[in-house]
Amino acid sequence: MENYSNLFSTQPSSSTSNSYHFMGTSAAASSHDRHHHGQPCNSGGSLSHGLFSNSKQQQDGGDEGARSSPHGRGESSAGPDGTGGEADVVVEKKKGEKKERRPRYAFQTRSQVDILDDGYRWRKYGQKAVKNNNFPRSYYRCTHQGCNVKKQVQRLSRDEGVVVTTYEGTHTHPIEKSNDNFEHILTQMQVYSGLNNVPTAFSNHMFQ
DNA sequence: CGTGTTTGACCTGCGC
DNA sequence: GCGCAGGTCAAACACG
Repeated sequence: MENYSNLFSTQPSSSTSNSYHFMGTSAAASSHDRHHHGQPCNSGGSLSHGLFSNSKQQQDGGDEGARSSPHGRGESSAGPDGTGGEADVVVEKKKGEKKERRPRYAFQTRSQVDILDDGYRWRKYGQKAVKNNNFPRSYYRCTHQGCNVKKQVQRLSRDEGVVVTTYEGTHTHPIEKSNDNFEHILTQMQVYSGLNNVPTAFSNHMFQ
C-alpha cells in the first residue's frame, strides 16, 4: 500500500499481437496458501469475475475440458481440428488466418509474494526464465473444470518489489472463495482505472 | 490418496 | 533454414 504504480489499458490492436489491458495497483497480496479454508463462499463471485471478463472472445471455452490434445504436445496451436471447443477459444491460426490471441489483462502490484490470492484456484503448469529478467515467469491455469483461464506471474527485474500478473481468458464459474484482500486490490484498480494513467515506460518493457 | 509443484523436453512463432 | 525465446506438456515428486 505504498503507492499505486500504474494502470493503463491498451486497445486491442488486433494486429497479430495480443491486446493487453494493463493496470497497476499495490497490495499486500497474501496468498501464501491458496485454499486452506477453501470454502465455497461465493460471495457473489462478482468482483473479479466481472472485472476480468473480456466481454466477448472466449467465453465459450467453457465446458471443453480445456485440454484434449491427442498428441500431448503442441496443443496450443495444433488445436483447431474442428472440435469446436478449444478451437474457438484459442483463436490462434485458423486455416490461414493470421493468428489472434485472447486479450490479456495485466496489472502490476507491489507485493512481497508473487501470487495474488484472487479467490480462484490455480495450478502451476510451467515456469520459464525470461530474457532480460532475473526472475522467472510462472504459468498458472485455473483448476476449475472447463475453465480455461490462464495467468502469468512475473516479477520485474529492475524492481523486484513489483509483480506483474497477466490474466488470459475469462472464468466460466463464480469465484471460489471470497477474499477481502483481493477485493481491495480490485477496488484500487477500478479507482485508477478512471484516472487513465498510462505508464509507457513499463508497457514498452513488458509487452510487445 | 488427491492435489499442486518442479523441471526438462518439446513445440511454435519470429527475426535474421 | 537456423537459432532464440516464449509457451506448454507430463512424469516425477512433495505435501497435507
